Amino acid sequence: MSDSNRSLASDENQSFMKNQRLRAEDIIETISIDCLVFGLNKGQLEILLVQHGEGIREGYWGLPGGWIRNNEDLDAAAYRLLHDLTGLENVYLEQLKAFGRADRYPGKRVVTVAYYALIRPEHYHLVAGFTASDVRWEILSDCKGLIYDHDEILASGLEHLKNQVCREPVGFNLLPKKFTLLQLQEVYEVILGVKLDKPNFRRKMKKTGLLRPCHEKQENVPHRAAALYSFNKEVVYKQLVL
Amino acid sequence: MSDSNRSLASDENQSFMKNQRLRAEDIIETISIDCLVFGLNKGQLEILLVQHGEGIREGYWGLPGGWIRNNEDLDAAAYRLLHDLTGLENVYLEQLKAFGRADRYPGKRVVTVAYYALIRPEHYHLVAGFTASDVRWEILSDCKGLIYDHDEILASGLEHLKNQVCREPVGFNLLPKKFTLLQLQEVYEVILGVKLDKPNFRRKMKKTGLLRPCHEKQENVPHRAAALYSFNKEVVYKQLVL
DNA sequence: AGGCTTATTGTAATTATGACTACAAGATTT
DNA sequence: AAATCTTGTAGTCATAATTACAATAAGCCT
Repeated sequence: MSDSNRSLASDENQSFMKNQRLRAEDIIETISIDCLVFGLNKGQLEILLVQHGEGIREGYWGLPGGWIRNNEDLDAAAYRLLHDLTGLENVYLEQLKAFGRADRYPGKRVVTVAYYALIRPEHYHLVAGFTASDVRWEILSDCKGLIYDHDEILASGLEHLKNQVCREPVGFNLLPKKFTLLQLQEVYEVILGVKLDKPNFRRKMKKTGLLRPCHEKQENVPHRAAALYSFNKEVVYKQLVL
Repeated sequence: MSDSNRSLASDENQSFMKNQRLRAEDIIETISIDCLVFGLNKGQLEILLVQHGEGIREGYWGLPGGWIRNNEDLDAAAYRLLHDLTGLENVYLEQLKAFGRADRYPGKRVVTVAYYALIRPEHYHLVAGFTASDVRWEILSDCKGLIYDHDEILASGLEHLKNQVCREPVGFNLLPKKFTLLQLQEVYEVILGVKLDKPNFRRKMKKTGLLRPCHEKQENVPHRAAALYSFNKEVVYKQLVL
């Protein structure tokens, strides 16, 4: 972005780019990634936030994100950054969308590509690293005043999540390997923000074939123990009308 | 991308960026836009393509696209480029997703943000302009061998369209203001690639409230004239199961 | 034992769906 | 003018899905 004949795309520029490209660690600082990671804790949706340890937003909280590398696929950059900033590994990330208001980043033009994931917080150990000085889970309703346009990314991701939960079995990511039908129902309720009828929910879920009975029951609960199920990935998901 | 201390984000660099930012016409050449425009002609889906009049892909056909400007919102860039390349105006564009494989563009790192639209071809006059030497509609099934990763963008957009058509009333964009129920059914059939039952389709559509009767009939048709309807934008769209 | 909580099954009215049939309204052909 | 062709539109009906409940089961707790 720095030489003045940029828009000419001259031959020298072209060949310069090619050489530049060989340096794997090079960074463009024009395209960034931000990761919106949803977790479920005590029946509430939470978002994974990091505190910036350097740069123009030092000390402020926002979504984990950073610059893509020159020779790195967009998806790969998302995985790398999420891991380096928060310690999270083996998380399934999906692209949400690109955010590119001209004034979204102060002082220069940056387009960010947002990714999102649903995970179970207790399965992961958070480790702040790279440019992040701290990491924490924040209850969704308290996630306000994030840096840049991260509030907007969050709103967009939540919208997307609500749409997706009825079309793909993403809710299962927020649950333990073995779960009860009520736990599953609560996931749907908290994402969609509605109350569902228990008998009917159970019946619909069973029909999808997504549930594989564990032939086990809850233990140490002060009431009748519920049957445990696990998620059957094999089945093709049919649209779910709740 | 050209100075070697890029990744340091030095102060000089920062302030340089700020000055740079004031030049509205400046271009980054790192982020591009590509527009996937669907049209319907004689019951077939078509895609709007342009022939590159300059650059490394001169003479080849691909989706209309180009560089975003430094001070331009992503959405605005999409509208500008579509207009400048093809002459299309007043088209509703929606972001599809970002495509960012490291090797998707030869010689340098370019991430593209794809937008898509559904329009009625006969409503628009095509004018090749800017970097495009030609524009044309191409039947969907013949859209192969496009430049860069445009085949991939097309496949992704088609997938998205199929999902969207049952959740939002996008099919109406492909029809005239006043249309018959059979025309509407044909839109759904061609997008989804299935045959639908006429009486049942009509019944379901009427229940959505999306149809506003015009109290008019077709004219000059060699058979019983069908009632004409227009699209009622006011109604909240309820999921459509076809 | 009786009460509490949650799990699980059952039922009945209503509505939606899918595959058809039948009829209507024009235009065209005989 | 009648027959016929094409498409539009309405109706039927068996089946399945949805909803809103009621009822029962299985445990823990006091």
